[in-house]
Amino acid sequence: MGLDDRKLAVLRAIVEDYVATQEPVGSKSLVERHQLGVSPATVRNDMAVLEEEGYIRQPHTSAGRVPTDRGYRLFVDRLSRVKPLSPAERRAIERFLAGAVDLDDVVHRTVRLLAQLTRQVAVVQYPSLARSRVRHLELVPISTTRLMLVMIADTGRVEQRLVELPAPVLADDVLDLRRLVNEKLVGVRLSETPPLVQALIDDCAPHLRPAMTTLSTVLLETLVERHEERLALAGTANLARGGLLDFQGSLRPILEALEEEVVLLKLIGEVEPSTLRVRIGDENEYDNLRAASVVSTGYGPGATIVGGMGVLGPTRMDYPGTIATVRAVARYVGELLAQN
Amino acid sequence: MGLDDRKLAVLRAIVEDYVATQEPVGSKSLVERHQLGVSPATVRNDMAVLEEEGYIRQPHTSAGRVPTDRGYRLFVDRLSRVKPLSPAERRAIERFLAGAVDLDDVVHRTVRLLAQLTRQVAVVQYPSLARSRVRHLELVPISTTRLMLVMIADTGRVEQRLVELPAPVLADDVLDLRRLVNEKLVGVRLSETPPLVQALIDDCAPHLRPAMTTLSTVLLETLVERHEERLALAGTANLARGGLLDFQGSLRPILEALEEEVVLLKLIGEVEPSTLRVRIGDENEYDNLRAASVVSTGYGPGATIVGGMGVLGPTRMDYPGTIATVRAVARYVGELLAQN
DNA sequence: ACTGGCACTCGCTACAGTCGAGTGCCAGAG
DNA sequence: CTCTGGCACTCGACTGTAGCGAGTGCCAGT
Repeated sequence: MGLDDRKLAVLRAIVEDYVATQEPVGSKSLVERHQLGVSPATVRNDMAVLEEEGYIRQPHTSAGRVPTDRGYRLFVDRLSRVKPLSPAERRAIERFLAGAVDLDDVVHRTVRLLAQLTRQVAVVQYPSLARSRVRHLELVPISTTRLMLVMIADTGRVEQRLVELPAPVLADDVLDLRRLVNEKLVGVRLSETPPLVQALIDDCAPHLRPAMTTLSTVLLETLVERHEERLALAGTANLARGGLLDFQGSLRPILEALEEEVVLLKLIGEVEPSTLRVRIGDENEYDNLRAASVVSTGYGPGATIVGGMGVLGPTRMDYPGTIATVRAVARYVGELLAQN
Repeated sequence: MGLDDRKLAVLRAIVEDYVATQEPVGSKSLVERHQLGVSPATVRNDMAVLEEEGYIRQPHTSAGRVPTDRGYRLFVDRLSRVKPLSPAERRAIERFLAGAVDLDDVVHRTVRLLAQLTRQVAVVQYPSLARSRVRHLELVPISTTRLMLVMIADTGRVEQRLVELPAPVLADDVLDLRRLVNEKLVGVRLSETPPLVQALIDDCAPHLRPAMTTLSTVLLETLVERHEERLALAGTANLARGGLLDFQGSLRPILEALEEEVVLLKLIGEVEPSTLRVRIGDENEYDNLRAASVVSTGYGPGATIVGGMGVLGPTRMDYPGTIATVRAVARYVGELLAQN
């Protein structure tokens, strides 16, 4: 059965009021606050239909209505009007990001900015290694049997790792090793390096084989397996704002989820082409997050996407505002990255 | 007025029971659970004195007694018996830390381990740069006007930073710059580098002056001013365990404090010679932490201290157990660092 | 198709009464 | 002088009852 325009307007009004007041909203206060042009009784009939269809529900008989996850979903998909950012917000974003000196700094500032603007928990993924290319590999001798491997990606990320060699290696040999790995790997997508790393062992001079074998193991770990992704987090204190009414009383599951990098990566890291994604309550596969919503998007220089960012809050959140903010911040960060 | 041995025993019993049950403890249940050898009435008299002296208090008239911050302090200073770690715990520590591949990994594993063993929030400071020495400086050309500066400290920490040169520089000149900075700075305590960095500009060949001037600015920032300290955090979900009874209802101030790196550094970073420090409730200068206690200590290879670590929990916490764990973990990590 | 009216539901608050853990104090024993 | 048993008292926690009011569903009327 179709929902006519007025019913949709009623749903929209319910969502907006509930988000604003955090209290179940009744038919009378609805017609008072919004210009619906009909009487409370009519609204009640509409509400009955909306409830039957699963968009709203009553916490108790004879209480007002509250949107369900499904209701929020409909609201987000079809009812929310875009909320343009205020000039003050735009300025805040520019000012905040302008002073960044390098990638680490950009990520840190971004995550704090997001948390502050949305007043929610913000998560930013460092530019994904899988999507980066090798810009340079450096081998720094620490002792005769120890090297520091430093990998610099074109996204600005730098990873380092200690290499314990099986036998002492001369300084000149280190230079040879360095030349070799750079020749073969610079410019290559990290995700495509494994076969090339294998080949390195065959290509190199026999007396370097043992060292190169060890080095290649570490290379593989650094480039592909380990640390794969890094995250920055901010604004956890915002979770404790809503007087413990959100998140049905306990922050524990949420805090636990936030400590699981794997979960967070799934949430904000799985980015399709530049779309913004909203996951509401139930829609999160992870059980601990059934009381939360996540707004996430990808970011990167130009059209390419190098990582994800997003915010997490109660299902009862200001979707239009949050969506606008996340989208704007991601675009600014993308522009910033494009400049380098 | 002095507190005789029995009164101290009563205080100890109150603390132990309250920590275990989280409920105000009365005279009757006290004598039942502990072998005090006297009647409830006697205990009541002792309690009256303890209350007068400010070691315990009554939440309401005719409720049991609860330790005050001052009571916990006395308990920690004079009454707690050392709780040796269980063999299982020792094994857990060893196993957990054994697999670490580099400094980052050590810090991450340590902070998780601490959080898990104490079931509280754990904080670990990365080896402080101020206490480290320069092991090596590397300059990686990114383009003709851009260098990546990589600093490796003897504690294993690696910092990197992008340098934007005022004018293009030849590859050979980069090598010269690298030789120069390494000659002058390797082996020097980071906190003592500023005058030497200044001198670098004078020492270098005239045509390198502009580049070296820029480089020296970045060097100073990297070595001394910026990022000075880093932290790792884990176990925030543990805050939400005690059913919101701890922390007088709101986690907000605590979560806020945990986001302020400066505050955390003050808490665990100010380490005196290898002592373990316990701050109970009020004793924290930071207001948001008046409902919390912090157990912290320094760590480092051998007798040197390179950083701090600690845990944060409700004032009502198992002090002996926590202290033992923190101390043990710090020692293990110190040994691990000494091996490198 | 909408509206006004009406009976009904049910959570919230206030109030009274009971219960019991725990206390302070006192007189008496060791 | 110290400890103990006894006793009256306090006060929070819990229970049950009652009234209020926001909000609903339904129905008859326009």
